[in-house]
Amino acid sequence: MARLAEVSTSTASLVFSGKGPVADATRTRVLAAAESLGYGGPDPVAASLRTGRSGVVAVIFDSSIQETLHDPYQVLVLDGAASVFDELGLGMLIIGRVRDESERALAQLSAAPIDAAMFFSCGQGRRSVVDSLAARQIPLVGLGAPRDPRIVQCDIDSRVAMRLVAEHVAGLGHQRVGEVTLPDLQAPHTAARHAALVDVFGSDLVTAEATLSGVESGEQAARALLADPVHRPTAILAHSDLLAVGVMQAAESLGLRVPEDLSVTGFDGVDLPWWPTPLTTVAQPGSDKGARAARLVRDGLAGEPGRDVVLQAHLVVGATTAPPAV
Amino acid sequence: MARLAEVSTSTASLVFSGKGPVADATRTRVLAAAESLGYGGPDPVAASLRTGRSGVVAVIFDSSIQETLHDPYQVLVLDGAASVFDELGLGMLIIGRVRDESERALAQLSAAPIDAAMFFSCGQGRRSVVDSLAARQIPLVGLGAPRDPRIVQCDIDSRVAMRLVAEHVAGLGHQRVGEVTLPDLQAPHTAARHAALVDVFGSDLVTAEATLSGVESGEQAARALLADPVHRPTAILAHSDLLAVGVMQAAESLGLRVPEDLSVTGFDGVDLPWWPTPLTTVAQPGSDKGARAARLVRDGLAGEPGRDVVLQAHLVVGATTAPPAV
DNA sequence: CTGTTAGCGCTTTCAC
DNA sequence: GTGAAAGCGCTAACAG
Repeated sequence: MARLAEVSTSTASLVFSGKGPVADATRTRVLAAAESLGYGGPDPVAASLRTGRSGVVAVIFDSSIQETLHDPYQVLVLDGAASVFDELGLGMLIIGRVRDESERALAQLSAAPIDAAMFFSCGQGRRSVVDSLAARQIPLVGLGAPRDPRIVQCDIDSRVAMRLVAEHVAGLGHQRVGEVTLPDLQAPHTAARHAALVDVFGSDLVTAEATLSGVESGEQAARALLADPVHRPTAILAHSDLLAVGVMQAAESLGLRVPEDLSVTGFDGVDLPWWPTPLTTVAQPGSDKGARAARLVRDGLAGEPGRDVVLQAHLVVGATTAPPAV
Repeated sequence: MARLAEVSTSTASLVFSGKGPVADATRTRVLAAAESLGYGGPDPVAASLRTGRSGVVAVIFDSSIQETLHDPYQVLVLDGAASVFDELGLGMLIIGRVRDESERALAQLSAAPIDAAMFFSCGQGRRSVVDSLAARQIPLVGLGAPRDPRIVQCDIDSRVAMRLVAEHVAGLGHQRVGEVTLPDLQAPHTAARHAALVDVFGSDLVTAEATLSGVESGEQAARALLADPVHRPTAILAHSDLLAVGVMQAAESLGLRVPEDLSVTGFDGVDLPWWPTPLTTVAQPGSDKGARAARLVRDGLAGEPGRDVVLQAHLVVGATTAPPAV
């Protein structure tokens, strides 16, 4: 034990934590001894065992990092959370592919030294993962999913938000509309957004499910929607901005102009500096969402109950929507 | 202690770890007791203290998550690393903003329960961070930076790689060329790529430093380079694909055609599904780089020395380079 | 196959 | 202002 070199362990502990009153002379002596022994401060694991805190929060992804962080919106949210965790001195432990490899993820999660967990991605997820975490009696926060009474949520109301664009598009006179959803129609977000469109367009709605939130994926889904020239929709509403870009590319490759021949809308309101046309979309406060969720984690850690947070989204009208051609 | 409920602690430990031989009857009994007590398996922190392993690897970013993961190339590398860590059952603890807030990052790092660390972003970084980690005697792996004898590296030879594009451009007949670098000219990568261009173009090279690896940032830097119509370069070589897109946007807004009036090249070779023109660039194996780096971590953890890995990059000729107009 | 024992390295009362 | 002692919950020898 590095401390025996000079003084008692308790004194050394006080020196490193800066908590108790220590004579300057002693402090110097301890530091010098540590230096010469190559001792780099208290062992975090041992400290954690004693204090019951590891200073680590699990951040859980449904899919791979690549798939999740391909979308700038997710990066924005993650960054918002990271800023707050940084301030709080909490580290983020990334746990990915929870959907695909539930076994492995479960093992990983139960072996992880964490004080709380944040469900970052959108799926409804495996029940077992939530159960396992809940058994640890640690604060659980989600960004709208998975829905579970043991998880405190921070999210927009997706149904209300999607309705904003839906009504904008309906107000322009569109009736035959297409929808490009994110993967997993069961996921709360996707289901809610879909429901909003059904509310507004009823049975005139045609739906295509994308395989992920990416441009290529949106293009592919849009092709399916636009395949039949007779019943072609006059507007396509995508569940993410990236998907919307894909839709516009599909339109272009079919010789359709946006917005003259086809109106297109996105969701999220991210910066697309490489895209020439301002997109009509619903902007949600990504960074804020991450930050607020992180504060819910903090509150949970402090023993405060923590209530669901509902954020506001708003319609952004760009240049990709117009009345339908007659 | 949950275990006292039925049997001895050691037997319970064997049940949960699946290591030793346990009678089926006993196993069942232990599991049942755990169930009824709401015991969710061994405490990871206590187990770590005993075994000396936490199963966590620190992944260190120079800047914010937002800034770093804005670039799809970085996401790709991170995903490559994540796949391997997943397989190994290791978690990734993200430590960001090491450049800006060295104090905080240092505190965070020394309090983090980690078995190894991977320097993910490119800067040369603060010496103190490396020192602090090195004092813990854990394996240290980098993706080319920071350069330090205690860090095992996995990277391409940036100078050789950049020379590939440089010679391609020089071979087309360009002489007055501009360069848009990533932030921080001191960073090993940036310095090496710059050196390659100096090798090839000498004093005909004009350099602009971008503020980060993004489209807007590339556009801004390119504007500076293209401002003077008389000494305007006929080609601009960017240090990342995203910067190259920004350069092309600057060119377009100035009424210059690519590649007729201006040749443009990138670096990394990422997918740009939203960009219409195939970019001339240097492709580096991003996912593989992350994966190989992760394996270096594994080797270090296994006590094997570990030697630097040098990966190969290759030239990809797209449609953004052509001989200069006379 | 199962129980006993001895720490892992630290923080935290509590005396002095 | 400093030291002694207890114990966080677990795993790994070793004995039975």
